[in-house]
Amino acid sequence: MTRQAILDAAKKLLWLQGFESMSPRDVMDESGAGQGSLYHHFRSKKELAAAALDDIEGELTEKARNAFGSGRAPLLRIRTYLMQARDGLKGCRLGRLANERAVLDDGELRARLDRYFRTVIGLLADALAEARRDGALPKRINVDDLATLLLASVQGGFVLSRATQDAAAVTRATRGAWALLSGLAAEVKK
Amino acid sequence: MTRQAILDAAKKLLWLQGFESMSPRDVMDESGAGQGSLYHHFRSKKELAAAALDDIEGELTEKARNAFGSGRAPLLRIRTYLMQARDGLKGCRLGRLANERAVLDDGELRARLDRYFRTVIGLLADALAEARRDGALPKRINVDDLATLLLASVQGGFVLSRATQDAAAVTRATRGAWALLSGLAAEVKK
DNA sequence: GTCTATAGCTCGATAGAC
DNA sequence: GTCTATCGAGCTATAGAC
Repeated sequence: MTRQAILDAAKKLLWLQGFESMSPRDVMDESGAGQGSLYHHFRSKKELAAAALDDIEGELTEKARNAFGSGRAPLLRIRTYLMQARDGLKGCRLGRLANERAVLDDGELRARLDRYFRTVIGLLADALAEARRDGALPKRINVDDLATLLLASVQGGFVLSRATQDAAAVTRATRGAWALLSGLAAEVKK
Repeated sequence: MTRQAILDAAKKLLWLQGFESMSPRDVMDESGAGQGSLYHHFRSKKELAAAALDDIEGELTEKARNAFGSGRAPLLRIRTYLMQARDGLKGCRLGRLANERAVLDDGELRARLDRYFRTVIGLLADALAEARRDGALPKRINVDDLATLLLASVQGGFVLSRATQDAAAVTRATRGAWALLSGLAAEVKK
């Protein structure tokens, strides 16, 4: 289906180039579809991007839920999420858009990023709260602060990987986050 | 001086809009200078941006060095850096450019981000190594991983603040990072 | 549904007078 | 050093035939 080819091209280009840099021309070249098809299936570049971001948000949310979905101990679920393989040079498909004016200034587009990040922070916060309740983490921890930090380690790691063109930076960041968190868990065990 | 007004306008717009969204027209409007002046003082938009980024890199580097410059214990220097006041909605003046294709694909422009981030990671790594040597942190810590994580907490916090339009997210992230790090330090003291 | 042609605009940059 | 006029290209989008 032509519509799907256009959507797939947009998803790819949003990752590679971002929203502002992605022109309808680029989408046509990437998908093989003509201009008539593009504007037949989507009213505007923004509407195309919104549809693509819906897909991307769904895929990333599902991936995150899978990492947290296993029935094991909450800290191990967090570990699984943090240690997922990531291509630092490509960046997060949603996080990389968080600094584009055209995305932030448009409530429709920003809503996709907003929802995804709040979902992941929620998953992290629930697991942290469960670990604390089970006695695997000290009672004094601030769940919201730690959940935000853990997601920030991923997103910030991507920023550093891209800025320094060092694919391993994101892995160092998440490994550092896990080292600190598991250090806190070990403290309780004693 | 007109040149300085143009430079100041560019620095402001790079922060507000980023490089790709900042047009020569915008710089003219913001600075009050005419097109003739702009292209008299700077050969191109890219050269203007490079000069502006030099300034910004210098200012941010100095600010970071100041946070680490006090003569106190290394962990307290890290705390000072992490707990600096930050406007989450505005983002990091350099980090916010790390996802722009036009910046990443140009070695000249990316070099400014690269140098700044490596400098801050170096400051963090030195302080962490000193703390470990002094017995304030366990011997087993990986200095590079932790230094990367701490900077990622700032950069990732900015991403989350902007994506969710929640100015406090960056503060939660850095507070979470400090909570984990100081937890590790407390462990050694026992 | 898809094509080609074209609109109206802004982009980054240059020319040449003053 | 600064001005105004203008360039060629690419942008997002629409028109209208097939």
